[in-house]
Amino acid sequence: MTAPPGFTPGKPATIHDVAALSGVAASTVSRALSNPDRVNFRTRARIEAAAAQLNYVPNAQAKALSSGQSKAVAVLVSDITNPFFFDIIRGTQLQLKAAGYTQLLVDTEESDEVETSTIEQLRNTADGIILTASRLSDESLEQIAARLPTVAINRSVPGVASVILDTPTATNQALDHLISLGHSHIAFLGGPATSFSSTRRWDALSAAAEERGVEVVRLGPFAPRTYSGAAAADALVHSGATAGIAFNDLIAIGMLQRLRERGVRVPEDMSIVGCDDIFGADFCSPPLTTVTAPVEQAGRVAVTMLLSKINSAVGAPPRSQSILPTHLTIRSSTGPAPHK
Amino acid sequence: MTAPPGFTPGKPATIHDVAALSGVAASTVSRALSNPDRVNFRTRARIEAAAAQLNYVPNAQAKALSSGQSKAVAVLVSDITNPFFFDIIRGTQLQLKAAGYTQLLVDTEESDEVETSTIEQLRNTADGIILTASRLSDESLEQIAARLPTVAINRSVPGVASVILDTPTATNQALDHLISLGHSHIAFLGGPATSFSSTRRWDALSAAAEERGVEVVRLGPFAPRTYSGAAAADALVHSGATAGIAFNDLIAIGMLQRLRERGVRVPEDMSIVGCDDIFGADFCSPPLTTVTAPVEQAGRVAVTMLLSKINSAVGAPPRSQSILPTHLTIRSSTGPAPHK
DNA sequence: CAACGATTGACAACCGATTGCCATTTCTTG
DNA sequence: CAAGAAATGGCAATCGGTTGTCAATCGTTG
Repeated sequence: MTAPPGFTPGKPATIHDVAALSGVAASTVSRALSNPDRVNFRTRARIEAAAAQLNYVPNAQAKALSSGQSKAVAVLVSDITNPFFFDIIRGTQLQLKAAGYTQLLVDTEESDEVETSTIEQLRNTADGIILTASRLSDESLEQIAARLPTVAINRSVPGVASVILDTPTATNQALDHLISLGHSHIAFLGGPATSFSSTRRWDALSAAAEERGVEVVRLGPFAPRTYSGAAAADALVHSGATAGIAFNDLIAIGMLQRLRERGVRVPEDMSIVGCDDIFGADFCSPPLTTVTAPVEQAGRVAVTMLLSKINSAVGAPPRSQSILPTHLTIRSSTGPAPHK
Repeated sequence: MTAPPGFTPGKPATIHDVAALSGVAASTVSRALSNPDRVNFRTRARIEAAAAQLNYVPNAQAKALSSGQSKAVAVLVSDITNPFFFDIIRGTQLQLKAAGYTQLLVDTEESDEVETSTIEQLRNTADGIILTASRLSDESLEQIAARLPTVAINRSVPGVASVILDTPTATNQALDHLISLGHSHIAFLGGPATSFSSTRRWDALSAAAEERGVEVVRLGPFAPRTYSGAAAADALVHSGATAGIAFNDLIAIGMLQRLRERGVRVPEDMSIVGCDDIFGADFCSPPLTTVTAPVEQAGRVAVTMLLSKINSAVGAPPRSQSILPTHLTIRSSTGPAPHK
């Protein structure tokens, strides 16, 4: 009579303990548990009973060592602080767990050195890597992807699988939205200079602006944090624009706070558009008009792509790229351009 | 001439490759790298050079297998969705990385079964566990802690090390704050029935209320999500109270939204107090008066305690408990009681 | 110069699994 | 009933390290 799960006197049971108890060799236990058809029905039953009785759980390290698969995936984020990544983490976690994988979460602190050394460490430990907002060069990314299954989120490099949130399209919608409200002086509050997304959005935005015959200036760069919002807000006011499109919601929310402090009313005097639709964008004051991106889904898709790469054995897996659509969510931080 | 980090032709180098290149035995390489004094100065230099040249990184699995230490710590959270945990995760991540540990993040989805089975899996894989808002029974926790270094956050069980955020004390400050504003009918919007924190705060609150001669009723339980705020707000209005103390900020923020929809002004008609001071509490509308807890610090302290347990070898480590002070942050969601 | 102790490095067992290969058993079929 | 094929289970090598044990080497001293 053994106690229910939770018992376990000394050291955890090994495959040898199970083998001894069921009167077979360790190798047979291994087969019974992984390759059931390879072993006799009755023997298997005996082994399973013994395993259950001993509360046997295979040692992941040993398994990884001999099989070469660690069943772990590393997820690198540039800043755990950023709510944007929370949704990604949530998505990857969900999907990884469903597939029986463990998630190794690492914060690279926006440093390419930390990022590089972490990847170096993980090379043996993880079966694959998901990179978000990588600060690495295209070449580095290619090299990494060449030797370890890799999926990048919001970063497009030839030869590297990626999941892209198509924010530029919705940003252009935001532009049209603002134009339709009578704005003709608009500013883009850019993110970090090394940010692929920021560059991509600015390119799309300036092209669209020219096409539509309105003036859009670029301000920044600003760190993607709420505290950068103050500087961004001041720059925006100083630029003479009547509307600002921020790199992300964090900056936008920071701007909202700063503008209020300065007595600039939103949206009466100034319209603000954010990006990502993070937690808080709907209840800040005023609720933020923003580009809603399926961030959690991006995490899930990235995992799906990564796992298919991992399990695709050899061959040249089609270098895939998945583009996720976004849309403009209009709330209360945008309004008609002020009369001059 | 080897390329800089990032090169790596075929399989990653092993300790044997390093040994071969430097002309010594693998065991010597192992010693040179871990127990430097055990090996000759010149030999060590040769080995280190070889290791650098081959871009050698020790295999974590193999290390774990032979040394019995995985240098990994599992952090279980009941719901990754909850911003409260983000700060914990941030804290643990920071501290773990500083100590050279890897963080295994797991979402238990508020299910004790998932929690139990996860811990079972992790028994061999992780050197220790940090449990947040555990749904397990005291007995289960004791058993777990008995066989694997464990630290619980916001859960006090004899024999299990823990980090407690002392929210009851600040909640009582909130009570005094409300009383001083003229409120005499106050409600506590409780969290999940199984929540240790919720119970603890209610006990403290009701005792304090009695002492001060005011009436505090308990409503709920409510799930710790913003969407529960609607029901909580309605219950609060119906109760006839003029002020509500919510289990956490998520509920409080949800209440704010609902009250606005219903045309109940905050704080003119109703005062609201939250708990935790999560991301968003300062920029919701109106900014939330709440109990500010050093959540990230709790994560850091938990890691520190856990690592000292892990490294304390045998002996009976003093069953420790760390209580972190909190304070009331007064913003704009509380005000004088409405005149009747 | 011989003997001694201290230092250094190699050998081999081990951690807990997986898996190729082979021997044995069992069942089927001529 | 015998022979061959299929099913089954065991042995042993292997994954990449760690570590106890012991032999060889070094320098030192009497």
